[in-house]
Amino acid sequence: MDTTIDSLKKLLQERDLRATPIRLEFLELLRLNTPSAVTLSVIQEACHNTDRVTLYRTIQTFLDKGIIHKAHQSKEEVYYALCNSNCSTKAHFHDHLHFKCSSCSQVTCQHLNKEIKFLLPSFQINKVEIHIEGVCNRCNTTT
Amino acid sequence: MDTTIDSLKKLLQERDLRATPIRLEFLELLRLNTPSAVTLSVIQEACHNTDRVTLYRTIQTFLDKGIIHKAHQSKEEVYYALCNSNCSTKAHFHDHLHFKCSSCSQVTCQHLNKEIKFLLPSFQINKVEIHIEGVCNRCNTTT
DNA sequence: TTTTAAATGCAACTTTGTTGCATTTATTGT
DNA sequence: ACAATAAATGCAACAAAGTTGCATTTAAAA
Repeated sequence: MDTTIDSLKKLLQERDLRATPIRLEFLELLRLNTPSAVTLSVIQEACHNTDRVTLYRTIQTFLDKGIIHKAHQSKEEVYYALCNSNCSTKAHFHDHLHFKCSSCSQVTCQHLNKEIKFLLPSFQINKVEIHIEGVCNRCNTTT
Repeated sequence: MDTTIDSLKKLLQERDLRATPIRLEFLELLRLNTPSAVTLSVIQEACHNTDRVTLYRTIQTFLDKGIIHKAHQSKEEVYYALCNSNCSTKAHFHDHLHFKCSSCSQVTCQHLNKEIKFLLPSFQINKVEIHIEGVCNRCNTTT
């Protein structure tokens, strides 16, 4: 039987990273919040037993290895979320969209299912990141 | 005759801001770089006679008054650019797009002339900011 | 179980941004 | 053109955020 922890361990080991308790706790936090992204301060609070420096290094390692990605929603805090399986040690592939709900204030990663490249005909587009604020579908229908 | 400096002075005075040399130098720098956005470090280098604190306060004032806007291209540096005339002391109106060229590494503000709201049918969209990386039209045609 | 390279924790440091207050200066009214 | 004054600036001290070096601990491989 393949538990959640096992799959996270596998995720790490596939990238030559050791499956330490801190890393597993970190990834489990992000996984539980999917598809929402998590702020650094929430991560720090959840991992308050862990040294600040270790968290910074863990984040940097995970960014480098294509396990998580960063979202700067508007001007304020930095958010982190798990990457999809397209990302690897080599490179990140994110043509996606971060939506911040004005009502529940969650930042969620939305799949970008329509082409956006027509927007700039004479440009060669390699990477797209979109930040949107508004009211998310859940808040929109329940209020 | 209405010089550039005069129009910048007018821009400031319309918003109850004094037309000081520092502010005029700052705005002239951004104006010269239009439609590219300018990094904080470039601003600091260009205004190296000016106190750090004054620059931070100048930026904050201009953001508040709708004179400039901030762009976080990807993960790294903060960029600033002049707002269009839609923005005011009351609010910013930017449904636009920041494009970072992989070749010349300039970040330019591009007008968002097509609707993007169809991308998320069940969401209410209030604010859109898009970050794109690729090769800009100038580099694309000259190489 | 032993070995070892990776991961972590701690202390010190750097970088970046902020606050309070004294000084200077752009603007207004005379 | 000059004086008055509120805004803008500069300086010093501080606070927050992130980094580096190194000693200790630990996951994974032999």
